[in-house]
Amino acid sequence: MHGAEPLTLERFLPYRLNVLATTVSNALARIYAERFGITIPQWRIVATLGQFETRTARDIAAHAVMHKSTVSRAVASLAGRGIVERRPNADDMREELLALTPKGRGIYEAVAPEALAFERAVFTGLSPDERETLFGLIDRLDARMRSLAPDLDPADASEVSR
Amino acid sequence: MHGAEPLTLERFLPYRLNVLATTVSNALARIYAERFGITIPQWRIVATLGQFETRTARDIAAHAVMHKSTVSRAVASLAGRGIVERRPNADDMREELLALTPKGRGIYEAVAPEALAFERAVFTGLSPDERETLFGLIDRLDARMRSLAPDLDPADASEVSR
DNA sequence: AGAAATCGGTTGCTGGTGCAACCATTATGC
DNA sequence: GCATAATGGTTGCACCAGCAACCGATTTCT
Repeated sequence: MHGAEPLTLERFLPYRLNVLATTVSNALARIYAERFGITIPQWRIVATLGQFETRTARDIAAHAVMHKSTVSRAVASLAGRGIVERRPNADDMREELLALTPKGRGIYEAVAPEALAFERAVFTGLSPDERETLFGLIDRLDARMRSLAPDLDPADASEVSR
Repeated sequence: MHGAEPLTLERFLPYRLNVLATTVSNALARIYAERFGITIPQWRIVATLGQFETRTARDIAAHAVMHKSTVSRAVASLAGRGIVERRPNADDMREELLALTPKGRGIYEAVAPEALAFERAVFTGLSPDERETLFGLIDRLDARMRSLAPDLDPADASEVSR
């Protein structure tokens, strides 16, 4: 370590990651919004319930890595629009079981292929090997971040970490 | 294309990218905020001016990929705190030339090593080759996004795209 | 030269998001 | 068994970001 490397933004991982993630997100959010009137948090909930049938809000927050208040509001909106159904759990009245309504499932089945098509479009130019490599690197960086700063993982919507 | 692949969130690039970028950003933002009292947009401006001496707000927006209103407010704050200096450009009175004050440069020189140290910490476990591969993939995906959805690049703070 | 379009930058407004406080319910400790 | 803590979820609040309207300065078109 002598003259300290210059730190150019273009070679700075957090910055590059953010720009790319934002651009991808915005492009995708446009599809959700224009075609289906749902936001990204709402989409994450629909996707999770599409995949798992029935989950609680807490499960969804953990799985889709969102703050519990974000989930709460997104669920409220989806429930109000008849996309998600809330059922009480007789065994534990604190929590609610969430599931897609038929209408919700319809949306999921319409959005999912579009989302995947979008992903394929983004991946054009990358070989299958390169895609695997990319996911592998993301996995490892993700794991690294969880060990570096475990407390700020939005997934654990608990106050324990505070 | 038959049964349509399942679409699991964990294998969905936009989602994975966003989670990783958010975690990395938050961890880094904590350093900026706690140690130096600056936000991410403010940091991007300081970093850009640290790298280039003198730029206009428009240049910074393009280079650091931020909306012009974000830049405007961040610059206002930095100028108010004596970190950035604004000088009129006699050749074009619309724009202002921005530069770090000595105090600003001091902050840059204190933050930059910390930011780089953080990056190194995140990269622990990745070989230099893998880092290169990662940046290469990000570059290509970035380029791909610009051609897929050129209008939503926050960099071109112009209204042309509207 | 004059009208109209463009450009750099600022600002009011709105929507979204995280935090923290809170509510009701369930688990724990003595 | 009862007080206390913890948990799932909701909500008020404050902050931040983007959009769009706007302002003054400059360029373009005729």
